[in-house]
Amino acid sequence: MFEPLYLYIENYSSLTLTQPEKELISHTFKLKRLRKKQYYLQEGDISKYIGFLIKGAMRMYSVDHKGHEHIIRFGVENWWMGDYESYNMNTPSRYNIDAVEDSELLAISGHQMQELMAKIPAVNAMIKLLDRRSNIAVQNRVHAAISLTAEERYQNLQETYPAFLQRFPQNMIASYLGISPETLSRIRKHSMMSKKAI
Amino acid sequence: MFEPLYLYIENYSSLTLTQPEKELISHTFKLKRLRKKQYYLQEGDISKYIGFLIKGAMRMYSVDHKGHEHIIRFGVENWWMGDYESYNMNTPSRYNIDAVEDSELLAISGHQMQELMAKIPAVNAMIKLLDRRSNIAVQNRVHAAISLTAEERYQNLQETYPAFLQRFPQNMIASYLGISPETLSRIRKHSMMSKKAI
DNA sequence: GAGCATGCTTGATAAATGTCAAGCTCATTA
DNA sequence: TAATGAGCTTGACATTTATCAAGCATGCTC
Repeated sequence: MFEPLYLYIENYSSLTLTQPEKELISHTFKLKRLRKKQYYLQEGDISKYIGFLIKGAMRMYSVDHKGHEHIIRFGVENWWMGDYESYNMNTPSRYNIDAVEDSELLAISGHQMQELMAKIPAVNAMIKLLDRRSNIAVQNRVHAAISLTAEERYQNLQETYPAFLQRFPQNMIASYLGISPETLSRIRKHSMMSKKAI
Repeated sequence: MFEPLYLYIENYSSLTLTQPEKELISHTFKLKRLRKKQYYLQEGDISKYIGFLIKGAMRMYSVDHKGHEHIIRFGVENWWMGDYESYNMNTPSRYNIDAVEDSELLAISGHQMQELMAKIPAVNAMIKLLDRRSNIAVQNRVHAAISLTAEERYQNLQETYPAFLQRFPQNMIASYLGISPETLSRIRKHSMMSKKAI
């Protein structure tokens, strides 16, 4: 059950975990199972735990005053889920996180994570690199959001995270791109027609 | 000249710098002066240095196929400037960075930064926290970009970084928000009129 | 198998935003 | 001082995207 996490840490840190380190990890993280549509975090709660997804698919989103959902982040196997802002600042979250498929994640509190980082160099290095990579990824999303048209953003997503398109329903993809489901439907129709033309 | 940087590191790390540490820092960072409109980085270059702004104002932006500029990030005193993606991955940058006012920054290479982080705990802690904060800030920007209207994004900027509105010309603010200068002008007119009405 | 919910598509129309062109103000410079 | 250019505003119009409403599959539940 913890194998994917060990591998992930070793990959991201370029270090090897010792047996005692693995045991410490397996005793610290707790397995959490979620049914499809079940909440992992609700708006207003504090994100005390952050989770490493070992199975399933999840999303983090806000709900605006009109009741529309806006997806900030998707997660599938080997991704971390949680509201970093709430988790790090100990503030109530503006977001909801729920399971899009039946999911399993390994959860750890902020306090426990600090301990693991202090005790296990590989975990420390992994988090450092993760923060860095995440920064880059989010910045690229900002770039896409402010400089590309809806159609270009869709193509960009196709190139960057093709797996999402298979995994999440179209209305969620639209929400992730910041457009309405109708517009996404029309964009797809349009781009299929231009492919045929070639 | 290095005082602001020492203070910044001490603040972000909650640690105090020793005299030898300060000397190491002052011998590692190099002062770089930029005239208004001068480039710090041009598209296609690799961002070898990252700079801590001690004076002035700068921006990082991309230019699209129509020649339009899209501002990804602003920087003023006590902000870091550089393309993190290019800096960390050693890849050519898609962005330009230039000075909006005459500016001075303290520059350091990625390699030198690794060394400082290894030798000075405060620098290590500072970078860790900076990466974390930056993640949160960029994620909030994604949230704004996909879920708010142009007018709401402007109000959000007013609340989050009011200093930017004083410091950067309106057409750059528009570019940062992902809207045309004309639209921003109309939004401002509109929100001034509703203020008067109150 | 009937009924029902969910997700996707399509059309008609409305609202938001972009584009183009012109004019105005202000600071800078020749 | 005149001239220039940069930045901001405004109007007319075009384009993009959202909204609302309807219909159609598909799969699930009783």
